[in-house]
Amino acid sequence: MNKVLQLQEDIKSHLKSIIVALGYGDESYLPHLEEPKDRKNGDYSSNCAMQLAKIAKKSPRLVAEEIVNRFDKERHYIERIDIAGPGFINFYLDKRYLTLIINEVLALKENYGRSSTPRGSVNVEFVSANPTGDLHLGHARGAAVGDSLCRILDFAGYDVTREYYINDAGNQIHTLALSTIARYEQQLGLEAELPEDGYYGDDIIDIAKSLVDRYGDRYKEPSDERYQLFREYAKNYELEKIKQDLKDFRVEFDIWSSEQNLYDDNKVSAAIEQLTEKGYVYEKDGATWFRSTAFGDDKDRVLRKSDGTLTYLTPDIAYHIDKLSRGYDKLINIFGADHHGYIPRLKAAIQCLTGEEDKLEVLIIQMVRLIKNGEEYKMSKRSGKAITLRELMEEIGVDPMRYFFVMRSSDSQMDFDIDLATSKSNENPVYYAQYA
RNA sequence: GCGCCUGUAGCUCAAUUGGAUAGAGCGUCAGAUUCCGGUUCUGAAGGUUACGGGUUCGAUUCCUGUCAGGCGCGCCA
Repeated sequence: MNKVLQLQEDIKSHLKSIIVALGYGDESYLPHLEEPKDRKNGDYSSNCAMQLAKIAKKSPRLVAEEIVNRFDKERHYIERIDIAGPGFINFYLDKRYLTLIINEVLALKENYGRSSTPRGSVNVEFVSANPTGDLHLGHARGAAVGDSLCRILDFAGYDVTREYYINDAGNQIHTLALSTIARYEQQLGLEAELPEDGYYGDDIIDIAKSLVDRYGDRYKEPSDERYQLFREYAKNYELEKIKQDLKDFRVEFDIWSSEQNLYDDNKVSAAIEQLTEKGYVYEKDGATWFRSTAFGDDKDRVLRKSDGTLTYLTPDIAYHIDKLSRGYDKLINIFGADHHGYIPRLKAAIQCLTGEEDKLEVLIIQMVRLIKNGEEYKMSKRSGKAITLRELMEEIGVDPMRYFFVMRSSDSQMDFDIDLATSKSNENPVYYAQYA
């Protein structure tokens, strides 16, 4: 513990012993000490006299006086104590105390304030965008907030693991594969149409071109081999871009977890078995259900659809079991607000399996709208229209972007005005921050 | 209809997690500076903290009702 915190603790425990001696509180009483925003109200201030006035049956100022009279100033580097306003007790520190603090800061340098007491391990999962295209604005906010949270947790003494969950087994990757195949055929001059819900971005054309460079027209005919090869190729191509983008955004993950690996290691079916053993799985209408309502969810959730395939939830439960099995004290997930409805079923599964309610904490980050030319710029998968994290980084810079995302509470939605952010005017907070 | 988030100066946001006179930037207005109605500097105005009720020594902060906005409410992911 550093000297400042030590002193605060000393003052608090001294206050407490005085209060106990006066008979206004017992050992469980915790006096509150704060730093007034206006320095003329002291370096530290306590409201305990006002809290205790009722018990003491005396006016707050009288109680304050009794406390102050018994306070040992010398031992706590206090120059002067005032009683102010309705009964605040204001402490003014001795100037000599400053030199002690300055020496400590100089000795510890950038580690001043870092907690040395271990607080356990925490796994923070964030971004986790599907490897089907470039990262955009929403991901950027998640990345900035997630990484900042990790840095703070680390500084506070937690053993932090940053993790990214790669959805490389689901429908979206399938669509990516089909889109890639269509673009490949088009590159060969064949008639081909992208799937209705396909990916229309230019990046898929790039992938197709590099496939042509590599294989020529060897895969112009449909085949299972072609599907598997293209799927894997496209996924890796997108994933590598994401990794590079995040790295350039100065977000480095410790673990990249693959959904596909969970299937390959039979962990997904094991998850269903575990829930079944607990007695919370049943069959209905040809599907397999998880009784999540038993743990606070508003409806039960399907694990295996009547067509035999699994929902998104099922491998995700397996993924969380996997994370838990690695021994973290706490799991933190960072989700976009559009997925907040998903939280109760996930927490239900974890509570069902571990019996613990707060093992998983989910931080919701509200939406960010992109404003261009004074109006909302809607991203669209269909047209491939999107402004990417990479473009923004190149135009605005990493530091201003991260600052912009972190300065606003993640509970409130925000607009990102790209014209404003790139303008060199007084109205641009980013421009201001850079020259501050 | 139900659930989560939000509502503070004209605009974008703070407010030490329940404290003392609710603060900044931009904008506006007034002065100063000046080859400019630009730039820079100084100052001022601007608030029933969406609205009503409650909790207490004290509420922007906690509880509750109403209103407004965003997001979600699939055998999608």
